[in-house]
Amino acid sequence: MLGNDEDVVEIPRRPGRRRDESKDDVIMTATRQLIAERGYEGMTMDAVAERAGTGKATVYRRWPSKVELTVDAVVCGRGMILTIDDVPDTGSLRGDLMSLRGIQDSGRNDALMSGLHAAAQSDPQVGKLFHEQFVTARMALMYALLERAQERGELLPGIDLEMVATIAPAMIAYRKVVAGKKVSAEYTERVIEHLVLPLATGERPDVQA
Amino acid sequence: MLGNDEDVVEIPRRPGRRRDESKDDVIMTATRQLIAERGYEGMTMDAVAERAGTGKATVYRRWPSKVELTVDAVVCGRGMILTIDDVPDTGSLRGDLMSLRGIQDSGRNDALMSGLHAAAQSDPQVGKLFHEQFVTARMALMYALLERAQERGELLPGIDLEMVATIAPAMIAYRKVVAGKKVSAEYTERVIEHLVLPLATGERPDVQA
DNA sequence: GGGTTTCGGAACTCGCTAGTTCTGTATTAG
DNA sequence: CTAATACAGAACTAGCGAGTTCCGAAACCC
Repeated sequence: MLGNDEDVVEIPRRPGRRRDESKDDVIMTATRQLIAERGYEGMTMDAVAERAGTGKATVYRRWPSKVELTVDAVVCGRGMILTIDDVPDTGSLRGDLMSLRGIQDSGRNDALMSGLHAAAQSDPQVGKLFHEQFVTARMALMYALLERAQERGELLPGIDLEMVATIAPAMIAYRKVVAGKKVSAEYTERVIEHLVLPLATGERPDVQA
Repeated sequence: MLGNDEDVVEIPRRPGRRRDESKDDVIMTATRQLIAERGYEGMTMDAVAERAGTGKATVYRRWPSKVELTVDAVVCGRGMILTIDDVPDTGSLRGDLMSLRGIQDSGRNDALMSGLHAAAQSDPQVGKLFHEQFVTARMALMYALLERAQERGELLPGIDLEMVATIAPAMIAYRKVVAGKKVSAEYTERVIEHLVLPLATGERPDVQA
């Protein structure tokens, strides 16, 4: 040992005004809002700075480019990637899916996805990120839920798991991104009741006839 | 009657070089290709003129703006809107759907849809058009096919027709636009066999078990 | 205080694209 | 022939957006 000069790098505590860390959040929030409102192409760095109430220099001091800002803004939009461990086992596929109903795609992330989709087309880096966040992750979750149900013996034999796992993300994304309509909890419920459950377990919704 | 000077306007047959009508097609084809390759934002009028082998002035002499060119290029991409009358009654839902398998979204229109979707975000006029061509039209066709099947008595009772009619367009658009993968005839077939038919008629694909 | 860094804000540079205009040539009617 | 139109191609205008730089003020360390 050479005394108290440890491996820990001496933080020289430089002089000068300290960076206001809270601005990071403000800027990222503004970024997410603007992507949601106008899409990636429509989001300008001027607009981000204005909405965040900062100068553009402040933005560029923290993120070197529009792409990197976008990537960070989306990745740090936490609570979006759910895994099987976030969904408590309710004992039935229906219960598991219903508990997801509201959480998946709550409110404002709706528009974010749509706007970000445009970004994915323009920039391959954003595209990769979009795919991980919005495509792979959701498919994987659905797939895991279906496997859990299969272990319970709930599923019909001969199911094409991949296809069935894709239905809900596809129906929701289609309604949102392609058709441009709102995705309500009711809609999601309808997808589960009328499509996923009948296919997976054979349960059919109540028919009064 | 006042003689041969009818209501038909005398075509004064003006002097000067005649407009080469064949250029219209060349320009529209170039437009469609470029939208498919680069999306609406990525398509430039310079690129259209260059690929069409014309000057920009020639393009602007025929279409006053990028938006109008795009609209025309997409609308005149004929053979895209299929109605129930284009699908001969094969006697079964499976047969009707299978006969659509290859036709729907053949080859190059794949990329066009994807590129045009971006345009729909930017310009409301293009958006409306996109919706008519790619959303409403396809849903309506599927819906009509299902109704035909219902009249045959093929369908299970208590079916949510709207949901089922949406599945195929949603799965295809999702794979194409969101996931960014190719939509092969095999994939479409899988959607029909494993999702649409089981839901609509209860037919399940062969299981060797 | 003096040196240093951050701040918001504004004024820039630079490249790209929609749309226009010009240039020289070809085509057509009278 | 002449006048009018269309053509390919290039030069041009005008606006917008990413990224940079400079300003005066504020905050921080010594």
